[in-house]
Amino acid sequence: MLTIGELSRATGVKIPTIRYYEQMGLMAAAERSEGNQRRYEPRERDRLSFIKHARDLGFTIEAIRELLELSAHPERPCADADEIAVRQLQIVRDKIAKLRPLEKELERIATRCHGDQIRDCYVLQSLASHELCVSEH
Amino acid sequence: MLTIGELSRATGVKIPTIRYYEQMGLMAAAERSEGNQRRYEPRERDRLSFIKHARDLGFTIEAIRELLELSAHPERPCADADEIAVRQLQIVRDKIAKLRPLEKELERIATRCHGDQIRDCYVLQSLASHELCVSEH
DNA sequence: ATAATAGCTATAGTAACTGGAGGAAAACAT
DNA sequence: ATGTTTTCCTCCAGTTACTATAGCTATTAT
Repeated sequence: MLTIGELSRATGVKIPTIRYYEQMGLMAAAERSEGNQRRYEPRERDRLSFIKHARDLGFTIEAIRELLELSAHPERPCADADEIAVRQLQIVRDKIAKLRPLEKELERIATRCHGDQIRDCYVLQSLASHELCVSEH
Repeated sequence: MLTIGELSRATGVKIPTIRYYEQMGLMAAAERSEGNQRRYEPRERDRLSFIKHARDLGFTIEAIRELLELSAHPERPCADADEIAVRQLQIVRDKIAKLRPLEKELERIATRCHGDQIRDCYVLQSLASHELCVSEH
């Protein structure tokens, strides 16, 4: 049996976050010690590790809830799980696709200012209109 | 003089967002019509466009507040504005740098599952441990 | 004059935590 | 057994940048 602090160190999930996951129903309400402190079984640590790994990959709590639900039914087809992963991949790709033009634009803005005074500042001029932009955003 | 709806259409900023910016002090409290409705001058539209452009580039409200503050002092050096832009560039680059390994990991996870049943699902197995991961995250 | 459209305030909700206050339990040292 | 330190408890508020709703009023068009 693990205390919440041990569970936290074992998984890298902060203690208030563990309690938050319990509140959200991602983790079952933990067993309690005589003095009302949470105690965890190794399988609950595995579950939390799963959640952490998925969160690190950007899956939402909702998506993780679905994945956990699915994993409770070993005999079902895994098409749903695949779809959730594909969707998440798309989300990450979309984010990258949005950030890249921002990076380009900011590179231009941040590296081209050689003015001395705010009045000539390329950064502020760039933000004031889209005329200097290399792409839409 | 523009109504809030006209200002919204002119800048692409939604009406509740404009009011939110006023509340946050990014926009000055607008003049009012007899019937207490907000009325805007063209220069307030320019200011809002600036804010919008900066938000689209991912600058935080706080950063934008600083930039606006700076632009009110044309004679000052523009080093501060440059620094804010450089910082934002770094933030965007960091985000991309974090997302790329996620993309790789998700590609692997999402494209390699050929199981039929949840019990063999590569997606779920990948999330259950880090053993299959190609990189740390 | 009436109807349609647009605007007002105030409040609450979103996602996923994070932090603090005030107090109780557990672990360790003497 | 007692004291101290560490860990834990619950509850509540704050974070970011909006977005939505309810109930009401102003403006515009017919």
